[in-house]
Amino acid sequence: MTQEITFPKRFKFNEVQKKWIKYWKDNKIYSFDIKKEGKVFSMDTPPPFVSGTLHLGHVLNHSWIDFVARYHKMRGDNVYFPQGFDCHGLPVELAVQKNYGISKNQRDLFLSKCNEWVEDNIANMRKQYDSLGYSTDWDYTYRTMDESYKYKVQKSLLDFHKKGWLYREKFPTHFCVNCETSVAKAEVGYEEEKGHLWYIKLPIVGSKDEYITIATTRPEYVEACVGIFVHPNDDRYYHLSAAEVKIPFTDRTVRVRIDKKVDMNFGTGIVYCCTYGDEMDIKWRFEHNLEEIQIFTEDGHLNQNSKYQGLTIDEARKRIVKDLDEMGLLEKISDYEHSIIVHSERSSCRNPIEYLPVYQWFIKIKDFTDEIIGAGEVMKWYPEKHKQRLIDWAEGLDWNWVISRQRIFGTPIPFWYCMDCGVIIIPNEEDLPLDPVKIASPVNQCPKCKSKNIEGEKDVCDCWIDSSITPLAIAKWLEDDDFFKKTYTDADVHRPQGYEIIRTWLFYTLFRCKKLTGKPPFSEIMINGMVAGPDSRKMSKSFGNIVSPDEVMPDFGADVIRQWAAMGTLGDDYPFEYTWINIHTKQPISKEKINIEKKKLPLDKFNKKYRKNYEQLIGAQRFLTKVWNAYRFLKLNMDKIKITDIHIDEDSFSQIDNYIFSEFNIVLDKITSFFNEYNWHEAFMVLRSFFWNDICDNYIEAIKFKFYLEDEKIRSNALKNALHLLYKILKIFAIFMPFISEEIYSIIYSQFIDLKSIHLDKWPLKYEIMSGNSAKYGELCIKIIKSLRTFKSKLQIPLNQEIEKVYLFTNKNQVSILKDFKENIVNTIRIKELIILNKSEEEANNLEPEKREFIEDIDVSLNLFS
RNA sequence: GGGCCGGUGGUCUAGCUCGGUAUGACGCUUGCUUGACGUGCAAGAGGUCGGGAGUUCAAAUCUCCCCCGGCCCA
Repeated sequence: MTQEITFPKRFKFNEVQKKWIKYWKDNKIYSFDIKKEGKVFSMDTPPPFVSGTLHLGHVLNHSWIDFVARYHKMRGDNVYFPQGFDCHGLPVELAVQKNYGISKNQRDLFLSKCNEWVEDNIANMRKQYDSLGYSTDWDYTYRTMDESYKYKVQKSLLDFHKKGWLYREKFPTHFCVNCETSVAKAEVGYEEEKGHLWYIKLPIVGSKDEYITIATTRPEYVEACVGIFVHPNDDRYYHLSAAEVKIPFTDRTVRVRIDKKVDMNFGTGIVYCCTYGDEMDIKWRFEHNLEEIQIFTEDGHLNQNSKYQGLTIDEARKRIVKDLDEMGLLEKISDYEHSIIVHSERSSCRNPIEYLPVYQWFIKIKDFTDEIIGAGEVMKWYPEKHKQRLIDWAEGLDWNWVISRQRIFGTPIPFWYCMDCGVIIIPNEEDLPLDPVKIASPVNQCPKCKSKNIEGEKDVCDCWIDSSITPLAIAKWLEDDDFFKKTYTDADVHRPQGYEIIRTWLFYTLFRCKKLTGKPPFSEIMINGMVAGPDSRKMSKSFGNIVSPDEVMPDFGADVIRQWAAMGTLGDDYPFEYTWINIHTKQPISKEKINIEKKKLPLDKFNKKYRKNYEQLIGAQRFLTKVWNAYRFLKLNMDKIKITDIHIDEDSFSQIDNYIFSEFNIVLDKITSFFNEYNWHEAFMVLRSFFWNDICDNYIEAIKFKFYLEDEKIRSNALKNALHLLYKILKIFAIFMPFISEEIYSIIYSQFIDLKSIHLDKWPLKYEIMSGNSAKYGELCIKIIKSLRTFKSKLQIPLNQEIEKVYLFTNKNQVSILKDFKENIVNTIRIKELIILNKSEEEANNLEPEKREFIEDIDVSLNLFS
């Protein structure tokens, strides 16, 4: 107790952060102990894709996740909070190709470089998490590329195959002919394109010079035409039903059919159905049992079924249009703006998507949508409104889930198949995880047709196959039954995520975990919105409104950024606000001006002249300073007033103590109920204003004079009571601002409390019921002090300047009470003489004060003479 | 093109279920140098509740149409 701990004047967050990150790690402050008391609260957090850096969206999402973890820990739950990483994906392959110049043909080398690249990125991202104050236990981290993770993924596929939910089939699939891979629905997007509408005349069989005219945006598909459709109510074409037309460049004819799905207003109202122009073509092909004529290759050329074999799709289009024109079969071309489907997600490809029938692996999911919705219904949704997204998606699902990807860095699909009869050959369970490209099949001939032509599957899994078992992976499924039971089966499992992956990550996880374990995985879900730029548009490179956490973290620190996160609203988008200012004049600059200057000036000159101003962060920073100074004030007094503990004694409570403690009780109730609903915004607002306005501006101001009194007992009681209250507050701060809270704890409180860290302490308790009257009188006193302070300010009297005389008139009842507060008021406001009188005497005194005010709600009249 | 969510002072946000001219904070402006903090204290300005129409004595709140942003579907 001899060592003097100093309280620096400024909170130096950079040093402090570094210190505590190391301390927390060395002392295992955030380590999970399965044997600890309390119900297990598991958190299945989103594994970020290993891009190498976290963006502000992650910061928002994971700050909230950390709030949840810290709150539940404080409430007494045994919180299991691991954080994993999603490793597989095309971007990794592209990065390795680009950065190391290694081709996919050098398979082993390529894969090991992918691993290396991912490792590097994870290392960096872990640092970013740490510097955010993220309280995960890194001993339980996972990466989807780990052998143990792959084992679980492959075992789950084996289970699905046994149940008959996994199959291999040729099927039209979203296919990127540029990347030469099939892609999930979630990986494609639509882009507006200014294209054309070609009106093609198709000769009617059996009648000379008679044609029907179809309109299409894809003339190059003409050879693959397998049907012509008109709407049943379209009187214009009533006579055409069942007519046959000739398909140019082929010797085939095709029948005209009717279908209600035809849009009569599109083009001529007659459309052709090709293999496969769009999703409608696929539907029609199966509904009307049409032929399948595939004319494209997987690398985007025309194949042997076409007269134009060898040309690219673009080249073929030009030639076909030209040839049709020469044959007199092109009626007209019109401009047409439409949306085309492109490879837009998780890739920078942005090339048009085709539908190609290729062998793919599928998981039956359409049969289980009711079960998935059921698993969604048992969850408590925060906020409720996003539940509909899951239901809409599940109910509208058209196809089964294509799980194969024609890539190499991914979890191998652990099967072989017979090249002759297509039979699937399954691995021995004990051989998992395995790569069927490298390992021979367990049988050397096909069990059905005896063929020896067996091949291992080259395709790897879609990344959602990996990530849709995260709740099982973290719970050590198939690995540790006891752990699994405690952290999954019997646990409350919390799922935090953004709304944009409800239809993917959540949807697939509900499905897979329910089918694999029989239990819906989650008891609740907390949903965050997207982080937008200052223009309230999504942060995106193409809008030029991106802010990286690395831009702001070094200047503001984690506790400030986390306050920004806390101010977001549950389930709604949230902007990261900033304005541009001129560094020299400090004047705001319009976005338009900035855009012009950016183009005009070289980057270094631009950076010297302009910078971003982060208003939201400045406010947060001020609060942090306020917190720092408030505790610093207490510490400065601790250096003068000897205290050996912070136990409180109800007899020592002043009326003002009673008042502020009862206010605390009310505030704590509010904050608790906001926290229970993950309403960070409101919880933080209540906490912030209580601390700043009630505690700092009123309470501390009203008691500080006691710290300078002679009476040791009064001095130490006043200090102890204040320290006690501010510790309760500090624990709540610890959830939002873990660094400053730990720093303050170490300087002030660790000497009284036997815990290695404030983050091991429990949620504060309310103060025991106090005399209602006492609190009421405390409030009365605070109100008077507040008014007098305002008086001084209005009269432009410096706060430390003494006032000559104040007359206070009030009702008889309050006169005697207020006399007890005389010392309190006189010392806080600095009044030479305070005269408290019954209000009946006011007129008799006939005062002419400099300032007079009647405060109605407490029936007090103040008369001030300076 | 369709569905869902959102649009409240410069910024974030409460209120919307169950109609009565708007909550809190940040920021801003002004005054005051501090017995912790000027990164402070006190006061103040600032809103046609996205636009329009309707229902009603009365609409941020209910109905319809439109615009903008986001996510999703086609």
